[in-house]
Amino acid sequence: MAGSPSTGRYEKIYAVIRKIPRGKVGTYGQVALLAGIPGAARQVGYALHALPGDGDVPWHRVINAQGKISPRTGSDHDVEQRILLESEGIIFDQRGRIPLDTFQWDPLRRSSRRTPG
DNA sequence: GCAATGACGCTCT
DNA sequence: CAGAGCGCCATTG
Repeated sequence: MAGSPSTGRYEKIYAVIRKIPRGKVGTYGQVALLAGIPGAARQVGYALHALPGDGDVPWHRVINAQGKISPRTGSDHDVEQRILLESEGIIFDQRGRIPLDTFQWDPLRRSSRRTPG
């Protein structure tokens, strides 16, 4: 627990992202909320920035609330993300946006398992 | 402890 | 729906 040197609160963020099912996408705010730090959507993005390419965290499933890929600085990984998402079965709008109404991850549904009631 | 940075979110037009 | 501006919070130096 508190013995995480570099990661810090990021561990909680990574844990939430890893829970995102394939074919779905989550927003920074959503991840931050589930991570226990609502309002700190920026830190979620910052945490992903520190993610290694060998990590088991599906960072490509994390996008902004606008359903678009953020134009991060000094990297072309933004293109890679779109390719990965399309590979997951997610489609993009003509403007490069994703219909969150259909692809946004819903932690309550967990896997479209029956109706929550 | 203070100041600066950052893969964002929300509201208004 | 799309575009622009301000605010929020956590991490780092």
